[in-house]
Amino acid sequence: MRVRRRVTLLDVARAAGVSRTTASYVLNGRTEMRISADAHERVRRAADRLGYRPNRNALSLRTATSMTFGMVTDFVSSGQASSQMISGASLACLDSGHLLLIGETEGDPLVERRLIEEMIDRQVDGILYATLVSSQVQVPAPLAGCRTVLLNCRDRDGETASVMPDDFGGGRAAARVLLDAGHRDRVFVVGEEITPGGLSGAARLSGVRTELSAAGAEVADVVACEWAVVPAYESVSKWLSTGVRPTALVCLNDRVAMGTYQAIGEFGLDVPADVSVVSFDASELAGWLRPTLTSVEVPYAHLGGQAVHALMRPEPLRPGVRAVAMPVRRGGSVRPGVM
Amino acid sequence: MRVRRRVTLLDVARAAGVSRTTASYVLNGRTEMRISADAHERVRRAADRLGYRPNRNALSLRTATSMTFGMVTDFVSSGQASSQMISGASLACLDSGHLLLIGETEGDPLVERRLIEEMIDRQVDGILYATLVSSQVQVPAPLAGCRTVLLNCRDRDGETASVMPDDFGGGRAAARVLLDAGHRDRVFVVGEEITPGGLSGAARLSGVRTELSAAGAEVADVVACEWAVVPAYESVSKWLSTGVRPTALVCLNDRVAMGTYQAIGEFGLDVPADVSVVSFDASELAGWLRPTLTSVEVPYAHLGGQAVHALMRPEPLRPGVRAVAMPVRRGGSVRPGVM
DNA sequence: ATCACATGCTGAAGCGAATCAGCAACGATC
DNA sequence: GATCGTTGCTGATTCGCTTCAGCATGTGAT
Repeated sequence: MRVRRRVTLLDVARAAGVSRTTASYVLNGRTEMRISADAHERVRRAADRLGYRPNRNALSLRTATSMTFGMVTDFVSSGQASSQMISGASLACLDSGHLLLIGETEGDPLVERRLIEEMIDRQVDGILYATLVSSQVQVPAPLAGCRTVLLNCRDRDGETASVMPDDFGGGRAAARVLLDAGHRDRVFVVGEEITPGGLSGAARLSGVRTELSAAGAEVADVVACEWAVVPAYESVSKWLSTGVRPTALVCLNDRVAMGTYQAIGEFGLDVPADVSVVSFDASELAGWLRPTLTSVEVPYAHLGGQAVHALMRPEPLRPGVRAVAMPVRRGGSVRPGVM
Repeated sequence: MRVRRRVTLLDVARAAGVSRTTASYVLNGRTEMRISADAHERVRRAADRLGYRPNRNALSLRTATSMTFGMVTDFVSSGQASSQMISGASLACLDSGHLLLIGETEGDPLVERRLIEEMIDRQVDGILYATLVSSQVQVPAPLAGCRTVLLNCRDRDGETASVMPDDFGGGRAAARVLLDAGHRDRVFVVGEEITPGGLSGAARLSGVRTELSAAGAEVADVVACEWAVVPAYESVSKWLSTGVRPTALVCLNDRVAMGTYQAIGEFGLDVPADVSVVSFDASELAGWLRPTLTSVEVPYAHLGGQAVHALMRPEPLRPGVRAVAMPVRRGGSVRPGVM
């Protein structure tokens, strides 16, 4: 069987007995051009019958717009963050007929450069530059002159539009949960980063401190550890073996909370009877643990969606960070409130 | 500042003092056209100096190829599978200068249809049709006539090229691990699906059975439960409370294994001293649990890469399933082998 | 001097669409 | 009956690129 050529506008025009121009006007709903109802009808029918679909690349050549956005990420496969951002971005594109080009750099600046150039070569209408962990970045040179939104990151001078989670607000929310449950003393924070990789840890901690001190309480101490299950388990075990007995713990993410659970369990302490635990991320993990975790969600999908919406708006992007609220997801890890 | 127009081939040609044709031949390395070394040099310099980059969409118009693949998935945000497939596909695209368009359907056939059409409108050179859970699918109508590779799924008649994990082989590998550790009796399987959503469960179970019977052993019984932590915990708890005492468990995925761990722990049994556990997925979870899980990996990234490579090859796609091996990832959940 | 051939380039067409400018045909107006 | 305005279209150009066909010029053979 011969490969059948795609149906073009000319085919439709011929089938309808009109010129390409007329067909174009009809199919684009350009009413200012006075086309008879009859011609209108004939073109529509022909397009339908032939299954006409416009060639977006040809269109892009004329209109200098491709209805396509690019998304560059350092890591997509690790964890939920990237994939949820992709998901949110992809879904936000859908309504408006945009599509999303994606590229994973694995943190390699050369790959990053190549991907961005390839995207610009395809005339993308804008680029999402995303990082797995919330961080401060140097906007890559090839992005200069390209409509760009930073996603889960920001640049040093705040010159580029950026969408980030409000970790500070999230920290305050976490502290509020504990305060509402009557916790005022022996509230500890677990997960201060040894080698800070991102911005979220410090912001969350700062939020917790702010909210507690506004209520006249304070963070009793901070336990440092990597944001991973095993290191958290080890750090908390060691720490508990010094005899400290917390009544409430703020774990700076869910993996830290999981390690903390394991350590707490081994010391015969019960969550939430002996220790309340609040965490961040509200990942699947939060639902798997027993009791389920009360965790402050990072709305990654929403971030992705917001970033795409920013790209889609006609006006110029306004510089600076747009902070997205982090809602508290209630689990069973905080003792019931004291009235 | 005026928006500066992109540099076109004509700009380069003018700067080099040659025709567009000559510039094109030089930049595309078309040696059969006899260009003097001098002109060659001038064009190269001009292109470099002006920072020329070809407009891929214009190019696609001429060559009917876009150096872009599409990837349609039902769910990208849930779990690691999709994101790893995306990652593998994206990376495989990189070397050859391809880029990946992605779209998430959320299982909606209408959205699926729209996404596929949008991709075809952008002249993609091929489409990856992926599903989160390994399953049998009906290839969507708009894909007819489009170079398509099914990813983590297959069609009923095997008429479409497909890349899938070798779950049967994985099942055999899991059983082999237990056999090598001397397990022959009281080997149970946990996670037979109540409402089978995918193909992998049955294939894994069948692999386990095959390998065991080849060694003269057999599966003592199968515990049914959903593939999620809490249901697995509940099912295994109930099951253990009937007094059964397994010596080895094959959990059909890591989340089932996690729930199983919780149940086992509550019954005072030790992994691996009392019970060996082997699982599937080799997700992050496998490393978080204590002891770490021995788990048969589903090489999602590799699947994605393979699928892209299939799309890239010049020859026609050959129908049928390409099964990708699932390697065993050793953890500490299986008792040391008995010689 | 003529022809053949290689060398080194260029002009123009065409890919599929949008869109500006123009142009017949027709009725109404003065 | 000449002018005007409206209606309903179409031709030609353009976007950036590839590529076929052709065309000067120089060189060696006859």
